Amino acid sequence: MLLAKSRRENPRQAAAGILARLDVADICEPPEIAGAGFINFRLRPDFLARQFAETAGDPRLGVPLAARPRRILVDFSSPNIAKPMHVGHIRGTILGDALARVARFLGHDVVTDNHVGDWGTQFGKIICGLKHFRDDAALAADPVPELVRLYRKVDGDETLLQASRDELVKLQGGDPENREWWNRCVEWSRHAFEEIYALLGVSFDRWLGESFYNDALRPLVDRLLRSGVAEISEGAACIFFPDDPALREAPCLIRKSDGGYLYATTDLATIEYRVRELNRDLLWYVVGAPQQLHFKQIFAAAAKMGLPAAAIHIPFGSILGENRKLMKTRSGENVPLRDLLMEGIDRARRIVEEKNPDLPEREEIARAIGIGAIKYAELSQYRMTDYIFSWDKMLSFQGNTAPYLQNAYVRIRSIFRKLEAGAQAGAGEFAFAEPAEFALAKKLFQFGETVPQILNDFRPNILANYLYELANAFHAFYEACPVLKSEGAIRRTRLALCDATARVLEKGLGLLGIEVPARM
RNA sequence: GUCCCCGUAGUUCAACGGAUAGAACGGAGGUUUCCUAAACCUUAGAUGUGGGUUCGAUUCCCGCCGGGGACACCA
Repeated sequence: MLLAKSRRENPRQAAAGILARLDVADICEPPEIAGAGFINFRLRPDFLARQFAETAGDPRLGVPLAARPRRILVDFSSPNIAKPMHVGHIRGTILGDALARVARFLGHDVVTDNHVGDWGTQFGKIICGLKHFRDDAALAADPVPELVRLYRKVDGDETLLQASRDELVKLQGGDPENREWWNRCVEWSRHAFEEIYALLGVSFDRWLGESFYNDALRPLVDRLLRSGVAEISEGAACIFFPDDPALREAPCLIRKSDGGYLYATTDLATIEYRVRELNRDLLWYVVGAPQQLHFKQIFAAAAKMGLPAAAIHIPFGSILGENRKLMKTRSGENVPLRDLLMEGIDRARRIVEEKNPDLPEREEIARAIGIGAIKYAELSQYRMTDYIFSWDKMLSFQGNTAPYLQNAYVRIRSIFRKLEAGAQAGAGEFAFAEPAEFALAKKLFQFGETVPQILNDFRPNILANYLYELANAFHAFYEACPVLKSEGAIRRTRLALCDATARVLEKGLGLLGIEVPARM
């Protein structure tokens, strides 16, 4: 029909023209034209069996490599030092990790970078607090909450404003004592972050925080002023975009009138480093939707600087609480991410213990299920949608949830455990007969076309929905087609379907950053 | 005021411009001497509103209504 449109033909006539020149007799039954100009192909069972044998033997499970591999940098997560990670970080962290995994699998050269917020005016207050009010026992036990307490104490006390400013100036000037306090803050926070990333199974190739670019800011601004990319306006160094209607009245400020540098300055230095030093030609910023204007500005600025790379902001919506407001604790604080993850694991553990009390490795299973449920709830829907966080929904273990998919995998593993060692089905032709077998095989073929689609618009939910349909097709097959009790080519076919399903589920969930337990 | 995002069953979410708008939860009904019933099967129920483009619009364009967000010296 697309062809008919471009040629201004009647869609049904175009379809007839295609069929007249098409020879697919060895693949399917004679095609039929239906509706407005659709062509229906009915695959022949022998073709399906041949095709399945090929796909089932493919280590990539039918997923093609990218025709044009890129050198991609994925910027995601980026929490702030001296603050606990909270629910606000979970979407970006999970989404960025999944997109990086998918890009790698498709053959792109991927570098992940955690651009932590380790520099800024808040350190004046924190250092001031550390010098005068610190509780060493609390710092030793759990430093980040103590840093938060100190920041709040100083922040709420107007008599300490000047002292905080002085500490900040000393830090920026390289004062050794303040520098040492700052270093410790970074270390403390990094440990707290690593604990959470370990729970989530997320890792980064680089941790180049904002402070990494400090020395680059002044030369960068000077250079941009000299080259005319930037100009002074009302005392501040700005980049203007007169040719861009969206940015005509939104210049990008890169130096304040007091000489200080800004968020945008660091980000520009970061882009330059990523392109020139890390040799990236495509930058992905997985950052919340509210920052869309900011990225539009710095990308336009980078273009004016002539940096040879494409940069894409991949925005996402918010997580809301049951009251449809931004998710907070009862006292109005951000929900610490660690608490959230531990609660997910606890809930999963209780359910596993109730359902299946004799399992070994219960801790690992609880982690795979609890964390998997949280990740799947995020990744199974469109990233721009604001969504309501609900334990009961994501851990109900019914319907379109991670445990449902994991359960399909577990059932397959169970079959293979029961298959005695010498009793493998052996090589030979496959034989398809039951509708449930056809349906499952056809679903398996679709994996190869589904995975690359994710990157069209950065939508892991396409893969999540596919995996759900695959698990659904498997469960139906499992009900209708006994595997171990069948014989000969039938048994061989069913075992191969099980094996291929397990591998696609494991790979597909793995691309989403979700683990599959062997039992549950 | 300008710009961006979102409006789909009671609820939470899907649908490169394609066929009868898919699921899940919740509702109603059914399935287990059989590989994990965390499952399967059946069933009722929805595109905010008005135009336009198209053979065809949830999707693209314009207006309106409703919700959220961003808009020079914070990050």
